[in-house]
Amino acid sequence: MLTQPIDLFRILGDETRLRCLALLAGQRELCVCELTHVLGVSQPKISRHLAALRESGLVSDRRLGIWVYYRLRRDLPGWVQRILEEAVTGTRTLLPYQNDRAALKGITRRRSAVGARQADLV
Amino acid sequence: MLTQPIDLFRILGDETRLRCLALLAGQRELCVCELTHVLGVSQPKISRHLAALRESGLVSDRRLGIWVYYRLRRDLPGWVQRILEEAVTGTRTLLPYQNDRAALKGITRRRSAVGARQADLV
DNA sequence: ACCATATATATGGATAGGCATATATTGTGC
DNA sequence: GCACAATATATGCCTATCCATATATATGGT
Repeated sequence: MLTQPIDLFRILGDETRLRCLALLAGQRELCVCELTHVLGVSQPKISRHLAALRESGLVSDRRLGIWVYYRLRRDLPGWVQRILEEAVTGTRTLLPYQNDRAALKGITRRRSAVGARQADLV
Repeated sequence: MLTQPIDLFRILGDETRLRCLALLAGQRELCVCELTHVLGVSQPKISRHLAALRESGLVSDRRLGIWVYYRLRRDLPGWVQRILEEAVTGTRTLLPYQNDRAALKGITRRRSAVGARQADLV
């Protein structure tokens, strides 16, 4: 659990995790395979980092059929929310974050055309 | 130099550095031996972390006689300042940061009685 | 010479990542 | 309904690498 600033900084100090968070901040939720494709990294790697984010309390997950969707928790302490916001806006214009957002657009567009109904069932 | 959020997070993800920054945020400047005594860690350890902070651009140093004084830079990017502020306020009530501030009070009181004039020469 | 500070080197510990594998869910053919 | 395959995700195990720390040494100022 995230109780101390230093725990948050250690979590944010990994580029893969930061890329995941930056994407999640702009979406309701994303499943593991979407993050895997968009970031172009191996599935176990993503899974590991998502597990770390979940254990830190920054994200929550829910299973929907075959997929496990992760989303940013909205009930985070104020100071965590503010630091996350600074982090996300700070990465907007940088690589690889900018490319990630572009890559995600292609995928979500496809998803909304194909499987929007299942994904939106909460 | 600090250009990316992730660089800042990696710097802040060490407790010794965070303790130094938390103390420096409440003072004009502190020398290496003061930080060494207050934090109760070895001098080479402090020196290394201060060097890391200097190289990241978060602090500046100046030599004054035998002592090297470090201070928080005031010309940091806005997002860096805001994250630092959240970090410092977030540590106020926590250990070991709270004890550090108490320990510093004893030392600075002594310094102001003994060598205030040299220390205040800028 | 002495003190404060920095740096070089070695080492232990944490951590990220790859690979293989395990688990879970769904779908398919019988 | 059941065995089986396919897909998505998680996890053990191993290795390499980074990083913090300790020890020893060097530098620089008085």
